[in-house]
Formats: sequence, structure tokens, C-alpha cells
Amino acid sequence: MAEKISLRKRKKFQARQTILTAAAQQFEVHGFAATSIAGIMQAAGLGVGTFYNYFSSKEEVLLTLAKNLREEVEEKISAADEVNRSSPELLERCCVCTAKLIDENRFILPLFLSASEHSDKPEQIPQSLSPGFRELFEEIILRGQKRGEFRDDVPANIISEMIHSIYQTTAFSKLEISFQENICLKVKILLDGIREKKFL
Amino acid sequence: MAEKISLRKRKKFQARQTILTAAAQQFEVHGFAATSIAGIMQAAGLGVGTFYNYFSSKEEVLLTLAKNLREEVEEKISAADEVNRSSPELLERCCVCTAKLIDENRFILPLFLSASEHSDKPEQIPQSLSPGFRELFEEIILRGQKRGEFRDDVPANIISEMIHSIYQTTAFSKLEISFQENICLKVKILLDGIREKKFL
Amino acid sequence: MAEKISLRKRKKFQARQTILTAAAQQFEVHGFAATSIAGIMQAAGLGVGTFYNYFSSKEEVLLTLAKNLREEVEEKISAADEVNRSSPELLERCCVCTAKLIDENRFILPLFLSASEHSDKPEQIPQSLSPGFRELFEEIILRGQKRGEFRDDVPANIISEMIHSIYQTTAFSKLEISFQENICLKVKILLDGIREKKFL
Amino acid sequence: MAEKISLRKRKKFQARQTILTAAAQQFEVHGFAATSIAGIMQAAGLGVGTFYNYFSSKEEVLLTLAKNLREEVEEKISAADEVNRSSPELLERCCVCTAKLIDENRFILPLFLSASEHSDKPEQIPQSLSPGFRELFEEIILRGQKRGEFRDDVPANIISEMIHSIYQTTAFSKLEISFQENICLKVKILLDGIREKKFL
DNA sequence: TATGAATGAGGCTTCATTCAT
DNA sequence: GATGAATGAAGCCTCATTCAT
Repeated sequence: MAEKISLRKRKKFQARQTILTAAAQQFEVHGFAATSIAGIMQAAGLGVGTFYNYFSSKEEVLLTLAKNLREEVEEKISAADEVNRSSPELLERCCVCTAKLIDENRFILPLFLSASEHSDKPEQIPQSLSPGFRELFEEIILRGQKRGEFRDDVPANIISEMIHSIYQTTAFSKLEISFQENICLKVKILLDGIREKKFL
Repeated sequence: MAEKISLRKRKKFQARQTILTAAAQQFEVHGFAATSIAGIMQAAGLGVGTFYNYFSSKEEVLLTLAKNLREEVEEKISAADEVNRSSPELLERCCVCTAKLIDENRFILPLFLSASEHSDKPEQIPQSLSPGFRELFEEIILRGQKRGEFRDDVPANIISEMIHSIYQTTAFSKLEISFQENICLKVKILLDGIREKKFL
Repeated sequence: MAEKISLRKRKKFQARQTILTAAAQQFEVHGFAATSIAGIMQAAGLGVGTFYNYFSSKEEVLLTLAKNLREEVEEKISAADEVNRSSPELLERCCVCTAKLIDENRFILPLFLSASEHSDKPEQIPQSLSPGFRELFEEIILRGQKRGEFRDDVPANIISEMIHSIYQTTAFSKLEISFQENICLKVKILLDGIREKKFL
Repeated sequence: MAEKISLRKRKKFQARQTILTAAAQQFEVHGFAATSIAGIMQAAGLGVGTFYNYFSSKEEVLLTLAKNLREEVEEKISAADEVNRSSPELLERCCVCTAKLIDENRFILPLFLSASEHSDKPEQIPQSLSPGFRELFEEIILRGQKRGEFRDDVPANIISEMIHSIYQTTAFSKLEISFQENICLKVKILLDGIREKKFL
């Protein structure tokens, strides 16, 4: 009986996963606005009605995809934080590994970021993704500022917003350079820009 | 007769203006996707059909709004360029006055920038706005690199993309600081980050 | 004064004519349903509103075009009738010269005939064209039947309807033969089919 | 499970049928152009959106109706051809039984024939119906010409076009005679007109 | 009389959502 | 839980028609 239930749960989980994957692919190909629920479910090889057993809207799917990504990022960052490093070093590492993850799920971040502008229901797409990133970065910056490793004439939240903006736009970049390299260069500039001058 | 025609043309121009303004306001309030043509025209106090006497789609309206803004920005930047200044100084000034203009038309830039990525008719929203900005900045940066005022281990187009990203995201910022101050702080970081080290 | 009026009238007549010609051309190019009043007036180089000074609907324009054609045909047929001929000869001549006229205004007949099917206001397109033709032919046939030149086991109106049908479909023919030759062949068959057998 | 599916499929088929019937009726009453999809679906007692589950345009509906009719006609004609007959006899029989079928679906043929010429989307209404008829008749005529039963100074395709025209116009006839009788009389004339003279 | 901008009814089409199976 | 046909609201767009100039 217990097995039966767990089997059922696994199956249910599977369908959910299938939908998420199909949605991700459709979003990537057609963009958020141009993707219909019918399209997702066709790509998923499931009936339209099934969608509503798992999600209540396209927005929720996107949110879920984004949350998954965020969780992965958080995990990686936490791992990076465990070793004892200087704040600039830590920040750089975090930026690099975040870049790697976003690169692997490239479409999600930009989609999410722009979805709020392009959804019919913008209220359903809260600022719940960004904080995940931003707060993590902000914490590192704050610590660095306390330790005197980063300049403190610019608030930490501004700096983390700036990091955020780098990811966002770079994901759309048309320049002939890889996403990760592009990020690295920008992070280098930023790090040089926020390093406390007396350390130079 | 000539007056008659000019009167009519003036009226026609006015109607166009009315629609643009109403559209801008609706875009700002509801976002691009959630704004319907009927909504725009209702806000404009005109019949739905009238829209099509002036524009052929919502995208075209957005494009027009954006083009108008870009032209203003270009003009200001050209003016700033005329005086002889150091590249960092020039860049800062341009950033500041661009910020001022964008601030006055805040909703347009982000809308445009994201619309180009995620409209149903992306082909109708070309990259015609951004270049206007980016190329201007890129030129200044290139000049500064040649003069040895800016670091040249990071390509100019990456840097101008970074500036671009600052405007884009800051326009969405939820932080409790004015748009222009926010931009100023970020530009300060960026300038410090790209200044040639030997000058320090 | 009289001249002024006549000048005005001539002008008015001219505008009307311009519209008719433009409409004919547009109908020919785009078909009846796909032609808009705006399109006609643009082709005519006149303002949209002007249309309503002369006609009250697209249907009326078509009707006018058709009526003009019919009048021409009637005239020719009357002329042909004046000389004394046998009925078959007369009928053949009439058919031939009708074919010639229709050929010169090819688009009108088929347009008219099908417009009744494709207009939103079929009630406005009466059977007022066909009678013009049909009655003329019917008269000739009736006379021929009375004289014993044509078989009379088939009613004259059926025969004239058959002639009518020949024009109608031949105007649409995709066969690689000229309209007039095509008509001639069919008329030959018809004449052989309706000739009183005792004359053979 | 299999039954479930078949039940649903049966229902789906029924809905399709309902729409076809309703469309046919609406076309007959209001004409093709004046019939709206909303009108069809209201007549069908179904929601507007449902239409698009089955057809993609009014044109497609018409095409389907016409194809159905053509198939029926072809079937009948093939059957008539199996017995050994003289060409004139065969042709007459075919004409008669075609007339019967068209009579039962009177509105379809003319609609189709004219729609193909004057729809907004003429490309969607190919010459796929007429050939069905015309080619069948043409074959019979050709055979008759080879056998010396029909005159051969008029090409077979002209003659079959003439038969075609008879059906087309007679379907619109306002004469006070039944469709089938009307056709019969005209076919009699045509047959007399194309019979090889030496047989008389 | 000529104009053409304004109008809104009306058609088309999409699609999220429901619900009977 | 899975299905997919049915639904109708809602958006888009066209165009005949009006009317102030």
C-alpha cells in the first residue's frame, strides 16, 4: 500500500516534471507570451486538461522553473561560502558559478525577468526570483564592506542590483563572446570598481 | 484652402499625439502585453477604428515612442560631446543626462528593451533603439581606450553593454532611491572599474 | 449661366465616370468582394466621401456597369435585327456580336453573375441584367419557333437560359481558346441542337 | 477504454456533421459571403470557438461540402458506365443522374463554382471540384467521338464545359420548371447538337 | 461638391478554462 | 488522474458610412 502510494506520487511527480520540461522548451523556442498551454501540453504529450492538475497558470510554471533555478544557485553559493575566502574572491566565485548555472538554463532568467512585463497578469509574477539572487550577493557585499574590503560609499543593495543587471542583460547579449566569458569580464570591472581604494 | 488643409493636418497630428500619450500611459500602468488597443483608444477618448488611421499595431506605437526618446538622447549627447573633456568626464556627463531623459520617460526604455525580446511579433521591434545608445557610448569608450584613459583589456562593446544593462535594470529598480541617483552610483562604480590603473 | 450649369454637370459626369472606370479596374484585379470603396476611390484619385455623392453602394456601381453593357448589347442586337434574316442566322449573329461586346468588358458579366452570390447584400443585385439579354434572345427564338425554323418541343425560355449559361461559364473558361471562338463553337452546337429536324 | 474513445470520436464526428449541415443551410439561405461563422455555429447550436476545432475557415467548409458531393457523383457515374451503352445514351444517363444528385444538394454546386472564382481567399478553393465532373464527361465524349457517335469538329473539352455550364446556371434558374426537367431538356438539345450528322 | 478623419459594428480568431467521460 | 471537445470572452482588424470643414 505504501508502495502503491509512493508509486502514484512518483507518477504524479513525473507528469509534473514532463510539463515543466516541455514548458521550458516551448518558452525557449517561442517566448513566454507566444507559448500557449495547449502548446506546452502537446509538447509534453499530455492532454490539455492535465495541465490544471499540476499548475493553475502559465505564470506559475515559469515561477516554478525560476524557483528551481534559484534553489540550485543558492546551493552552489552556499557551498562556495564554506571555505574561508576574502570577500572579493568569494564574490567572484559566486558570480562565476551563478553564470555557469544560468548558462545551462539560459532562457529562464531572461524569460522570468521580462515575463513580468509581458504577462497579462503581471501581478502573478512577483519579485520572488531576484531576491533569491540579490540577497545572497548583497550579504557577501555587506560582509566585505564591514571587513573594509569593499568601498562603502555605495550601498550594498545598489551593488547587488548592478550584478543582477549584468546577468539579465548579458543573457540577451548579441556580442560574439560566450555568456560566461562576457560575465567574467563585467564582473572584473565591477570588482575593480568596488574594491576599497586603500587596498590598491 | 491651404489653411483648411493645414487645420486638418494639425488636428490629425494632434490625434496622433493623443494616441501616443494615451498609449504611453496605458503601457506604464498595465504593461505592454496587458494593454489592448481598445484600452489605448478609450484612454485617448477616440474610437477603436481611429487607431488604425495612425498605426498598424501596438508594436509600432512602442517603436515610435522609443524612437522619439532615442532622438532626444542623441541630441543631448551630441551637445555634451562638443565641449572638450576627458573621456571619463564625458562618459559620466552622458550617462547623467541620458539618465535624466530616461527618467522623464521612464517606462519607455524598459518596455522597449524587453518588448524587443518577447513580443508576439518580435520582427516588428528591431534593435533600432539600443544601437542609438550603445553606439554612442561605445564610441566614447573607444576613444578613451585609445587615449589610454580607459583600460583596454576589456572590449569597448562589453563595457557599453554594461552601461546599457545599468539603465535597463535600474528603470525597474524597487530600491528606495531615485532613478538618477541610482544610476549615478552605478556609473561611479563602473568608471572606477574601467579607469586605467596607472592613472591612480 | 447655362454654360456654367452644363460645365458643372459635365464635371459631375466626369467624376462619376472616373469612379466607374476605377471600380471596373479594381473589380477586375481584386474581385468584387475584395474591393473596398476606399480602394476604388484611391484608384480614382478622389476622396472616399465623394463616392457617396454618386453611388450608395458597391452593388450599385456594379449594377451600373452591367446596365451600361446591357444597353450596348441591346443596341447592337436591334441593329442586327433590322435586316431580314432567317432566325438561326439572326440568332447566330446576335450571339457573335454579344460575345464580342462581352469580350471587351469581360470582367463585368462574370462579376455581376457571381456578385449576387458574394455580396453581403444579395437582395441589391437583382436579376436585372440577365433579362436584358435573355429576353432579347427569347424573342428571336420564339419567332423562329413560330416560323418553324426552331424545334418547339423545348420552351424558348429554356433555350435562352441555355444561351445565357454559355456566356456565363465561358467567361470563366480556363481552356486555351479565345472567348469568342469558344462561344462560336458552343453556339454552333446549340443551333444544330435546336434546328427543326425537317429542315435537315 | 476503447469504447470510451470511440464514443468520443463518434461525438466528434457528429459535431462535424452538425456544423456541415448548418453551414450548408446557412449558405443556401444567405449566400456564401453573407454567412458568418458565428451564424453557422448558432444554427448548429454550438459555440463559436468550436468551429475551429473542425475547420479553419468558411472556405474549407464549402470545400468539404463540395468534395462530398463530387464523390457521390463520381460513384454514380462509375456505376452507370459499367453497363455497355452507346455514348449518347451513356452521356444522357450520366447527365440525368448527376442532375438528380445536384438537385438533392442544389446549393452546393453553384456556391462552389462561383466561390472558386470570387472568394477573398481564392487560393483556398482550388479547381478540385469541377474537374471531377468535367473530366468524367469529357472522357465519355472523347470515346463517343472516337467511335464516330459524336461530331468531332468541336473539341471534347468545349462540349464538357458546355455541359458544366448547363448545370451551373440551371441551378440558379428562376423558371417554373423543375431542375431535373430543365436539365433534361437542355441535355436533349445538346445531344442533338453534338450527334454525328451521318447517323441522322 | 469634395474631402478624409472618425466611427463602431461586425467579422475573425485564439486560448485559458471547464467538465463529462 | 487523464482526457480533449466545448466554450465564450476578449482581442484584433476592416470597412462602409457619416459629417464637419
